[in-house]
Amino acid sequence: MGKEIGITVKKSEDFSEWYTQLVIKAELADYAPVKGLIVLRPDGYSIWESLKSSLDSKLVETGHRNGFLPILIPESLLGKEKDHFTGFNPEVFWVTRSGDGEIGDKLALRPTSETLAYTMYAKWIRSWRDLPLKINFWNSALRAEIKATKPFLRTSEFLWQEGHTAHADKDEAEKEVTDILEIYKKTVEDELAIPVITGKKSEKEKFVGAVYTLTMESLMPDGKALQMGTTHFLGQNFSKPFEVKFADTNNVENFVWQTSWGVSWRLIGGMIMVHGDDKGLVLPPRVAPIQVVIIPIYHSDEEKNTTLEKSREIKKELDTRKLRVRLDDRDQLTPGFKFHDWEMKGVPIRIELGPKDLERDKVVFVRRHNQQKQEHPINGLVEKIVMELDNIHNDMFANAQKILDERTGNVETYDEFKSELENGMLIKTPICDNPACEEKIKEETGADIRVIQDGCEDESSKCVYCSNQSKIRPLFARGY
RNA sequence: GGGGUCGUCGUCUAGUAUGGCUAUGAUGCCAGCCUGGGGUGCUGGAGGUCGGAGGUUCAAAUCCUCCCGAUCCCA
Repeated sequence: MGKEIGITVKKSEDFSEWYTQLVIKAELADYAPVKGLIVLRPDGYSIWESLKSSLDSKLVETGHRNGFLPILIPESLLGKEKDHFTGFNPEVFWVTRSGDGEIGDKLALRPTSETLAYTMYAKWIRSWRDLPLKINFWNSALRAEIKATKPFLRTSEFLWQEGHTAHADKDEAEKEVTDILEIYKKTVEDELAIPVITGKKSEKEKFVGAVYTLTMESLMPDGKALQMGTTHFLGQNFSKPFEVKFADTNNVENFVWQTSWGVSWRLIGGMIMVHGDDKGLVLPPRVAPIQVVIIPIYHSDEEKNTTLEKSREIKKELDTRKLRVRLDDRDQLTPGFKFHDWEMKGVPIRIELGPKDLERDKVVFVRRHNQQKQEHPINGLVEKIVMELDNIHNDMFANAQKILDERTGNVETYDEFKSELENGMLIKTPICDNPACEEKIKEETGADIRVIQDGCEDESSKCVYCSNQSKIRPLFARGY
């Protein structure tokens, strides 16, 4: 009895089902009535807000400002950059009617806002003095997912931010995409405790319309790689069709150099997969909606009074330290029930406080991520908690890093490649510069080039597929 | 892109091959008591257009068609 309340499958046995149950049962999100759409519940939204505020302050510090774009884009605009349009067209939702009337130039629900943003940028930019223009937009994007939807990872509408910048020279724009990628990496590592591998996307996998795309990838426990964020160097591919021009210091007219970049709530999906366990969510302390839960334990009315009183005292102290604390004084539930409940929700630290502890001026202190349980004196408890929240974060990151390192390896032959892929490995392997090899590997194994790391040039090996001289040694994996 | 599986109070589920009484049970929920250091026990109560729309039939959760949603496998 009671077993059905929790997650009914093990993470190691049915990963996909485990993930879905966790999202629903930990109350992060729920399915909306339309296919592929989810509703964010307060705990899920709270995590998003934490991420948002952390990233936003970093972007503001580096000279970006926030704006807001409308959600509808006329077809005539979306089609202005040809590759871009062809790439996105299959997954665009179209608005074709208003009331009873047909709309002539039908309207796309933005799959991404380059075309709209740059139409505006063409109006706003006149001279080199208007550059660089660095605007970030927190909004949602819509891409029709016909099959294989998954909360946070693949949904038809998702929350994200999209940054769009315009620069007077190429180098500055290229610096922007590396700088932003570094900010993304830092955010993911510092807030979500997830290690990532950064580098460039292959020609085949780059953003449609970009000159090149930089990416950060992380490893999920099922051996698949998750793209956590991308930055795109657009060159002048958009500034030309959209005529985003400026007069330089010599009063010569030039097209601007542009970048765009984004991270989405997919990061939350990654966080769930990387850290969660059979008991439920395990939240990295900095984004946890509740960081500390206090559970008072009592039998008699008198014990109830004394433990609750002490609990409130501790909560008050933690509150003044700006920690997010919940005192679980729900009277109709037993302590055991509450333990399971908060474990499901992933609260990093649990404090148990009962009569036996009070006698000795102690509490029971439990860490969610490793289930470690210990006693701790009430004296100095607040300092201990503040310190432990950081320790827990570091510990979670180190664990994830260790797994990433252990499961990244080199292979030289196609047979090894296939077997290591089945073992859930991220694989570094040499490949030539013929795009057909990447294509064939994808067809035959489902794996593709996730990221081409800096310094991975390798001209002294044989291409894993065709055995000709290799060019690079990129990282292969199956992806989400 | 191709091929499966599934949908019954909030949740899990019986009933569906062979159509037939008021749709089964548990859990959760509400009220009251009892309890409380790892998913408490008792008593009473509320909760359902059987995913939706058509069709067949004296009669549909059950059979047929279409649609919606979830999910798995293979390019």
